[in-house]
Amino acid sequence: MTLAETIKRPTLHQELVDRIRNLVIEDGLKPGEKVPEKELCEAFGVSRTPLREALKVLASEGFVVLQTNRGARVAEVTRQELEDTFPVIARLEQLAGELACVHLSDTDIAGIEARHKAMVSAYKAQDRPSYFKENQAIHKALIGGAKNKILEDHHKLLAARIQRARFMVNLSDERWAAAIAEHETMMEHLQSRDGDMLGQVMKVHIENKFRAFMKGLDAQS
Amino acid sequence: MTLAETIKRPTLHQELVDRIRNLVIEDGLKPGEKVPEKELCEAFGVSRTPLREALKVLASEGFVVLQTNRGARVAEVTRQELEDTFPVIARLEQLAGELACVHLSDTDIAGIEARHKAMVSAYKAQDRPSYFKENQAIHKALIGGAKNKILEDHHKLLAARIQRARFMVNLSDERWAAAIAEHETMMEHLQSRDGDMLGQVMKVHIENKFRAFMKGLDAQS
DNA sequence: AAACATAATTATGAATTCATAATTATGTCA
DNA sequence: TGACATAATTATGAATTCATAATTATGTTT
Repeated sequence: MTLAETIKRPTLHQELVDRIRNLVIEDGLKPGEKVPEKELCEAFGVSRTPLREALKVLASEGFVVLQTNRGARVAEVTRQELEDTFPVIARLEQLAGELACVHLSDTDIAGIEARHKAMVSAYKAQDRPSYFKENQAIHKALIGGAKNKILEDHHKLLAARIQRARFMVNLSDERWAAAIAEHETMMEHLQSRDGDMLGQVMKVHIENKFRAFMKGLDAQS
Repeated sequence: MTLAETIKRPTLHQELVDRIRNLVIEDGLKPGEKVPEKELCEAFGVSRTPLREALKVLASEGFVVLQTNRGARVAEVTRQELEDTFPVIARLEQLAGELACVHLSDTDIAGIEARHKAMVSAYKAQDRPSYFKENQAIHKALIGGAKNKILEDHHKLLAARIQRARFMVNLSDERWAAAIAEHETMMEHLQSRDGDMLGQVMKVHIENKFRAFMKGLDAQS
């Protein structure tokens, strides 16, 4: 795990939830690893009480698993969890696409279009980090564009949980090209504000991503 | 096997999360009301530490709202939350319907059919409590039949959150009749294991329920 | 050495304590 | 009396303490 300097926010546990969740997502704490309560207390300069409160929350979010009298461990990203999660995310994105076409302003759409162009540039330059960044920004903008807090919250939680698996397998050239093509059609439907079609393409987009991911996983083992 | 009736949960906070969540759902603690930390500690015979841990978890689940230095309040069921939640539940049920047709055994389906008959009987007898009970059991069986833990968890959480609003408006005779009709078609598609159709009907079923609910809400104010 | 018993140490769940923010009660003066 | 200041009380967030479960270290016997 990496270090972090002391903090100041509304309440300690709220800050700790975010910080430790990020540690898990960013792989600072690895799946299966024991969460070092004592070390984290020292690293963040807090007592066990708020830290343990944070761990309870993270457990309910699925990032951590509590074992009675045995502390907390970082939750594993199982194959089953991935298989269960992708279809749910796909449906949430479908709904988001439909709603985004209703709620986004022309300016918002122009902004997403700009992001899309940047993403295509990153693809042409074979710049994976920039591609991921723009890609995430686009999906986030579309989810946010749905103006549905429940949808957004649940999507964010699920996306964060499976994001930990992003390094388990890497993006193939074929999948990358296909993803770009799918995004092109998404942009077309967004421009014409065809919610049903945008939703449909976003759903399939995630399903394809899922299939490619699982294929990559199987290829490894 | 044993009928584990005295499942003493390993840790106090886990037990408290369920107990207090139930208090909120069953309206023992009303929306907007301050959560009486002291009283609950005495009532459950625990100290503040596990109880406050439980409140943090319930806050992340959306059942309570924490106010810094001002304790916890039971979250209100706002109109916006209902408007955001129903569409998400509808999509989750749609997916559940599709998956249930794949994963449920003939025996499982026969069991649901029995529940359905009991529900229809309750309708004919105008027995609302029995109707609600059977109705919930059917939906729960279909969600569970999807064999997707992520789907099940998120659906359960959302359903619990809006269930608190069930007494805000009551089931009209027209909506009740329509719901029964929708369930009839659901059963037909389940019997023929037509997942796409079952999913479609379940989605529309929830959307109709939503519309009726909102109409009832507006009629009151 | 290896296997096992047992003692020392550490980690964990939960109660208690403590400092301070928020709230309520009391007193003062117009 | 009523508005306002201030003191007493209570509630809250967080640190600390405490009892015990789990783990590690040590010793004994073969």
